[in-house]
Amino acid sequence: MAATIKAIATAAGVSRGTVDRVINGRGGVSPEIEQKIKKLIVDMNYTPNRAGKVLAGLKKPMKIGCMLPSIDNPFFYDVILGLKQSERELSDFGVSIEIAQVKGFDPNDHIRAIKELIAKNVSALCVSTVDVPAVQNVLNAIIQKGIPVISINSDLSHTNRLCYVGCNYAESGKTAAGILNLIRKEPLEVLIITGSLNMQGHNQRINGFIKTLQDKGIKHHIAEVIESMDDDHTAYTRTLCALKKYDRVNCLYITAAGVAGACRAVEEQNLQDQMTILTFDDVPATRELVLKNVIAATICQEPFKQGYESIKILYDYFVNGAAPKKTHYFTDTVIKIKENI
Amino acid sequence: MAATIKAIATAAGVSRGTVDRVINGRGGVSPEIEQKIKKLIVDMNYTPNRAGKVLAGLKKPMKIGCMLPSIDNPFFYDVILGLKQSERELSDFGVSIEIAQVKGFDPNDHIRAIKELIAKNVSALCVSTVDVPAVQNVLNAIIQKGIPVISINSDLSHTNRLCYVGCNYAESGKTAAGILNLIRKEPLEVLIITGSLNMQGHNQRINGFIKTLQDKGIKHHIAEVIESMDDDHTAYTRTLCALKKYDRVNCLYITAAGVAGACRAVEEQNLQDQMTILTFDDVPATRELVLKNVIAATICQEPFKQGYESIKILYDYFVNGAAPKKTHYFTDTVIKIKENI
DNA sequence: CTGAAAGCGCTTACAG
DNA sequence: CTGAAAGCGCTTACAG
Repeated sequence: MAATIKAIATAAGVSRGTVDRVINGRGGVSPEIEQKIKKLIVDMNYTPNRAGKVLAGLKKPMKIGCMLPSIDNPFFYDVILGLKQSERELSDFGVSIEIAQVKGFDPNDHIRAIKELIAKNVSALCVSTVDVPAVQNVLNAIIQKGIPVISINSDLSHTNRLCYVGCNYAESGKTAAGILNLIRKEPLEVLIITGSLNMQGHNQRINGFIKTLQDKGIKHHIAEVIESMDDDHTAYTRTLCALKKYDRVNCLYITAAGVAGACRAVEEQNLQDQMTILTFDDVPATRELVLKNVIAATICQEPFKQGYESIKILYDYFVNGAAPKKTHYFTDTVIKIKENI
Repeated sequence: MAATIKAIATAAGVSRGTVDRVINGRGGVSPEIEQKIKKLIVDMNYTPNRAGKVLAGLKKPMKIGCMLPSIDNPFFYDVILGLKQSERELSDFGVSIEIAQVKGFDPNDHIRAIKELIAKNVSALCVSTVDVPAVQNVLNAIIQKGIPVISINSDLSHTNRLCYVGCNYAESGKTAAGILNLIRKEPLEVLIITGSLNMQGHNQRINGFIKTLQDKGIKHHIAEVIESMDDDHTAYTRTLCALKKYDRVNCLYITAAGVAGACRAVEEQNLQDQMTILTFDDVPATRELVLKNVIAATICQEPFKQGYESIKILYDYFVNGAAPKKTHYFTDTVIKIKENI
């Protein structure tokens, strides 16, 4: 067991309160005593005991606000399970979470939800939002007031967010290409169905995919890149149209939501046997299509862990006051096929 | 925040000590008072606060003994990192671990190492050992004395081990077949290189693999099953011999260690381009061969998590006294290819 | 059979 | 600028 505040106080010939002031930089200690204590902290190799901090901290509980565009978006279901699991594990330590769920990606809706969380007196924030100036400004103002913010699943630029927890989109795109390389039936004629060309993550998946195909010298041609707007119906109609237009397509690369819609178009055209379909994430509709052998593989990103770790990081920051070691906490790129899904 | 012992004591009109006796079944409480307190515990929805328990528990630290056949076996490197990460996170809660490393699978060596840990006064055990009666008996005697035991990476039969934490071997074998199905160049002529036909886990990987190939109706033939004894040199000579004998082999399925040796034989015969090689785990030698495109995919099992979770489970048991919810904690079956390794 | 007290390590008013 | 005391929730001797 390491040294305690009491041991340091005894060694310095002062009270525990004074040692506490120095350790936590609360000020109001004479320079000589401060130096003496600081030296002892180093010499005696003091590290604050978390169990002690936790118990004392029970007097001022911590509420963490989470804002997710999760309404009608099953991807976030596992993220929320992760958030709640963390909450359960930390509830005895005075932690609770408040989840604000939003539908879609309208910046104004997101800002409103974030402000509501702040009004509920949260002491930290964990958000998955859109990376636009209006949102950035709101968050920076909040951070300025001393409320730490983490970006989850989708990162934010131009903000002082503590860190990002989420998918490594470029790697996930590369991995899709790697799987395709193993399966390969050259020449590849690829139809790319992305969520939105305005989404950073989706674009990184496309770029990582294409770059890897090129690097590997795989003969391929991109028929077209179409947008599903993360919507099944749009995905269906646009995929159907594209399949008719490009009759040599033998691979569907679907970077985002709309999977069920796109696959329905393939099945209606009875093309599933000659088509290699790669998708992302493991939502129920996707899982079903993997089990049906329609989708060859789906690349996942540990959504549960994203929720789980975000809360742990914010709690650690709250207790220790130390910023997390990394700015990017990438979850693993996980390949799921029928047998291990 | 939930009810506390103090609140219950006040409500019952008794001291906190008495409530504590009832909660922890220490006995020596009059039946009427016991009933009254038990009712209040339910009514007031009392759950012990872990932070309080932890602080009080600091007076009697917990030492967890770990026995691993890890000498010269790089697979266990990540398991040990996981054990140590758990130790670090719990060190402020009075937890320390003691790792006994053994070379090989001689039951007597394992028993000796386990007894040494017991002699060092550990209060719980986490072992990866061989499933034979001599070892089972030693462990059962230890469990009888009140020291909980967890099996890690390799399960134990006929023991009252708390639970198993490790690979789902059958699923990992199935997954290998699933990957092969995607890559498939029928007809498959498969050479299986296993560690030892005496190892449960290795056999499950073979059975899961073959059964899945059959279920999927994939044309295949198993040339032979050879044993590497988890040794590179043995793997090399035996693979070389088999490759010469069966010149139509186009797939190597390596269930255990000896990967580098087997691959050396393939490369020496200059067969790597026409051979699909599937392996397990992500040790440095394997990783290098994946990056070199010699191995198509390696199926991993979250070794870090195995170490990490084992300690957490034992600690929870120590603090709460409640047995873990499951008897089998399977880590995920993780497919790694060049792009996501 | 039951209670009062001290303690785990840290923090927080409060008094001086 | 500094100290003494009380408290977070639980456990552990000890006294009766």
